[in-house]
Amino acid sequence: MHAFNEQDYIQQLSIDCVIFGYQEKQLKVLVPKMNFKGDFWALPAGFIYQDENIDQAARRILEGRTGIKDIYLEQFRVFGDARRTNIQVLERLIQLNENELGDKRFDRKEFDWITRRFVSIGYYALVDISKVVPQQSELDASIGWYSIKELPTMIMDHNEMVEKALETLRLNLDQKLIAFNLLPQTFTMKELQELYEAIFDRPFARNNFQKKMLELNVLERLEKKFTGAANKAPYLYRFQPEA
Amino acid sequence: MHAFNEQDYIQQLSIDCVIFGYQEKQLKVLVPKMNFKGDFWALPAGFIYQDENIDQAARRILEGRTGIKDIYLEQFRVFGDARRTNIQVLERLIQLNENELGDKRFDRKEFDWITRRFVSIGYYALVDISKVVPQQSELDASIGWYSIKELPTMIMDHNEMVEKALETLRLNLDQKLIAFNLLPQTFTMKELQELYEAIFDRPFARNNFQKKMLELNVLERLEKKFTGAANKAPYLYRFQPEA
DNA sequence: CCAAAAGTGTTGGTATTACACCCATGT
DNA sequence: ACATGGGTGTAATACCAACACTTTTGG
Repeated sequence: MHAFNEQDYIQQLSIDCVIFGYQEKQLKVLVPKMNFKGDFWALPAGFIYQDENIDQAARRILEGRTGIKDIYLEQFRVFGDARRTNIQVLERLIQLNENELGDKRFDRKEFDWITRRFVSIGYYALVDISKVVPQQSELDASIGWYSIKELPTMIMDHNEMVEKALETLRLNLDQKLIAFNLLPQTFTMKELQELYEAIFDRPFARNNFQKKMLELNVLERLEKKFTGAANKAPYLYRFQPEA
Repeated sequence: MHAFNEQDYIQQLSIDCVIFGYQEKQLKVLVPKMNFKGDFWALPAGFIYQDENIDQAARRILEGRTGIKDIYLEQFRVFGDARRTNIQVLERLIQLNENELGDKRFDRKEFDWITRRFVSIGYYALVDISKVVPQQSELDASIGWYSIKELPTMIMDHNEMVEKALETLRLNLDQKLIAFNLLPQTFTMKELQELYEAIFDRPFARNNFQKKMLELNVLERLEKKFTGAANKAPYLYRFQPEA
């Protein structure tokens, strides 16, 4: 982001990323808090270089925030209302940060860029949360995982973006067999079920869920996992398409 | 398109429309032929005004080509490869039209705009083909309906766009009950079935299809349609949600 | 031997498909 | 009366959700 030169990018077009992770039986989203006075959150975002595919741009942005390459990601919708910006929120941001913005020319320029009308392409990503070390950018005050049930109020239409991303995720989950991107390499059937329950926000019947998953013929059963608990040890599974 | 001023639009972002119609048992797409020497086809397209929602822009473009307001339309995907342009095709276009482009400054300017790198938002639309009077723009040599089975080879990735649009249409058809947008107000069950068969490119069982459609509870049965043929007269139906 | 949780099998209902039959229409 | 195509009913099948039972584990 140093030597920020807006000519390098496509104007007025941005990418916003909804990065899903799974931890403690909750579906979470990676959200940075903006480095402005006041409490402003915004989804990880970025712009597209002139010679860059939009998918590449999304990958670059995701890698920058998570530190991982090879992330599962998918475009889910374009957000292009002329007044996507919530004016009240933006005015509050400007008001609270007037002094700082006046002082630093660099920030001012970036601020002008950011407050223009933008059309944004929404991507969602699925990551193994244990592999991610969230990367705080210069524009962030902090960055962290928030449960989809307790998301902060974000700027513009970013909360709506998360909702649409989740809708698309639910529609695609069975179709494209992508849930496994949210889990570590090996997992128990119960963990997989709890992930599904977190995503769909409803319970599944244990036996039928197991049957359904096994009949997909994409799970490889490995050794048992002895937890020390006084019950039958569950098998570990690995995602193995067409094995 | 007169007094074309590129400052009014968002730069490097366009909208391409796949306009579906249905006629003679075939699913068709409205495709203009470009007003250049050589045979170049391109989907109806346009740009987005600075103060215009992208959906509004799509509506404006659609109205311009079809003459109808209130068209069913839906965004289906963004096409953003850096090299969407098929270089060979473009070079052939330039070569064949060198003289004309050199002569007219206006065209030249527009040509430069068009040959920049563009990210394009794909919309598909469903229209009652009998209500459409295709509007030829100044940039068109002609405009017409082409069966999806006999589409001309179009510039850039426009053929791929039609494929993706059709995929999305198939996925959404039952879910969103939108097929009726392709038919006149009243239609027989057979016509509806033939439409489905054209869209999915496969036959449906007559009785089961009828049952499925009637159980949706969105069809209102009207009077019979006497065709003069020596067989039982079919009923006419009208689409009537939650009646 | 018991509690807890995992794994598997069986049943009953529902939706989908295939098959069969009857009805209206004009010649 | 009959050929043609429209409308409806029924049987067979596949699919899915609920229930029951067995197995493994450590105390």
